[in-house]
Amino acid sequence: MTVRVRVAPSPTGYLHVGNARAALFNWLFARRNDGQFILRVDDTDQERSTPEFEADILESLRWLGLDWDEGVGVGGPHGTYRQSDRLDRYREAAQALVEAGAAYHDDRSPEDLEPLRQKAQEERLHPGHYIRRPETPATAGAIRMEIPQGESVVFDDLVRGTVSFESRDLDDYVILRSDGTPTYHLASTVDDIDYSITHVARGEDLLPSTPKHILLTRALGGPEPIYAHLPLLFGPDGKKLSKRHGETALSHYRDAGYLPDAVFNYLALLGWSIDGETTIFSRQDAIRAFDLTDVSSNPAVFDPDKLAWLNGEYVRAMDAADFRAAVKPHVEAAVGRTLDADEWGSFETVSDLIQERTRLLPEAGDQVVFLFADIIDYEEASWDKVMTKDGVAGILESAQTLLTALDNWSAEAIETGLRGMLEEMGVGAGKGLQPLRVAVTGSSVSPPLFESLTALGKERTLDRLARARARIDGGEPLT
RNA sequence: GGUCCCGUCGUCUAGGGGUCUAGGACGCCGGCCUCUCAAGCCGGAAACGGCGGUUCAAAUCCGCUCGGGACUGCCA
Repeated sequence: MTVRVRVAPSPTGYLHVGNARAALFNWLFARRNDGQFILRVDDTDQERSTPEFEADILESLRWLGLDWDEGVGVGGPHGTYRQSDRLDRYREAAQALVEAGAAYHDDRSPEDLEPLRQKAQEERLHPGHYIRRPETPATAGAIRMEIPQGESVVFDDLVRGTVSFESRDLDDYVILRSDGTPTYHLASTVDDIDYSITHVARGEDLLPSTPKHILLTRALGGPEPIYAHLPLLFGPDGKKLSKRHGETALSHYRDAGYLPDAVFNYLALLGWSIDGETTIFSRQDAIRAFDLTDVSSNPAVFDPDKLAWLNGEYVRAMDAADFRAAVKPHVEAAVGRTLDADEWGSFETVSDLIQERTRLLPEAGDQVVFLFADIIDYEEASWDKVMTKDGVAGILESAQTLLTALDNWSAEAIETGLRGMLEEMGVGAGKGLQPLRVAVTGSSVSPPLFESLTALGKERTLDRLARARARIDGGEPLT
């Protein structure tokens, strides 16, 4: 039997990193087993579903590289990937269950049922204990599944092993709302049957719903899929990962300059490991090694620091031309305008040095703004605190003289000249180059100095040295 | 409250009775390299929640306990 799995997000929010990881595991499982990975949009909650969220979800999945199999879900046997297009099918299924005696109409409202829940709570029973089929059956209203009593629902979960529930702990749950729309339980179960889903791998939050789905599947006469309940993702405080913990939308990471391969790699590491030793691996390596039974059963904490580190590893491994192309919009964003070919050329002379120093693409922009900013704010600049004002002034003056006379504006020539100059002055390079760095880049932290000067050009370098000297002669404090 | 799930360094994990004085990775600390910052290299601190049991032997199996989490909707 062909393996067929699905990812079934609800367009009631952006694609969450937790959902993205669940999708990723499903995708890996499908690819590993030469199966099919299908996309289904669970939009039965018409109130909260929006086209914008749906678009975000699709784009995010594509960006991550989780290509779904067209012709199976999308435009497949049932013509659509949206549950909202199949409402008739769910109604029909619910009606059939009523006729078969497995479900019943219930015209009591949620408020009507509240006292029953209260009573159950007080008697230390599960809250839905008294919500059962009424003596006198209704003919309209919502439709509830009737839970058969005295039954154990047992299943072998691929990540958790044998899990069992007692039917007496399940309440008669709504499958069709009084407005005729299906609830998640019904729509999802009907679709899993209709689309011949073989494995359902989803978040652990749905583990308590699984016996309901199994009972529904049996009542509907469908084959039971194999379940795998994936561990949840938590924030640093141990609570379910949410907006409070920073960005949870996958699209945020795309916009913030993360590389899809790095995010893929990181997400795969949350609850799974390729061999216990290897941290960085390709999609192909992951596919070759993946199995749902190897997924850990305990929850994972999302660690932005490790993601950033991993992203840096991928950035450094990028082809130089790819890096330049990827980083351009971020450099322009940092500079605040588009750069012409000439200006971009000066970035390219230091591109390799920047690539080594970049974890997140936008950082590259921050590192090179000094190349394009017209004014260096010396007020903000941090001068080398170890050096006296006179020392700084002397170095700037000597450097200005030296560089003015320098015809060969190459990093090598600049380096030879400046090092020789400092040696004559009896100043170590470690100390002596800092005033120049600050004067020219406006910061005590910058890409390597000689290459930076090359990229800046002779004219602008000398201009900045002159400005910096003017600042010092003006008697301003140096710190 | 009820049901279910989970418990190895701060975090992600390896481990599945002896090869564990518990391995790898991020982060952290120290050092080297060095024009700053990175990167790289070397080194370090850091964990089997607790208690019982089974066994010659337990991080690994069992029980209890403690802790955490999810669910408990005419949300998904």
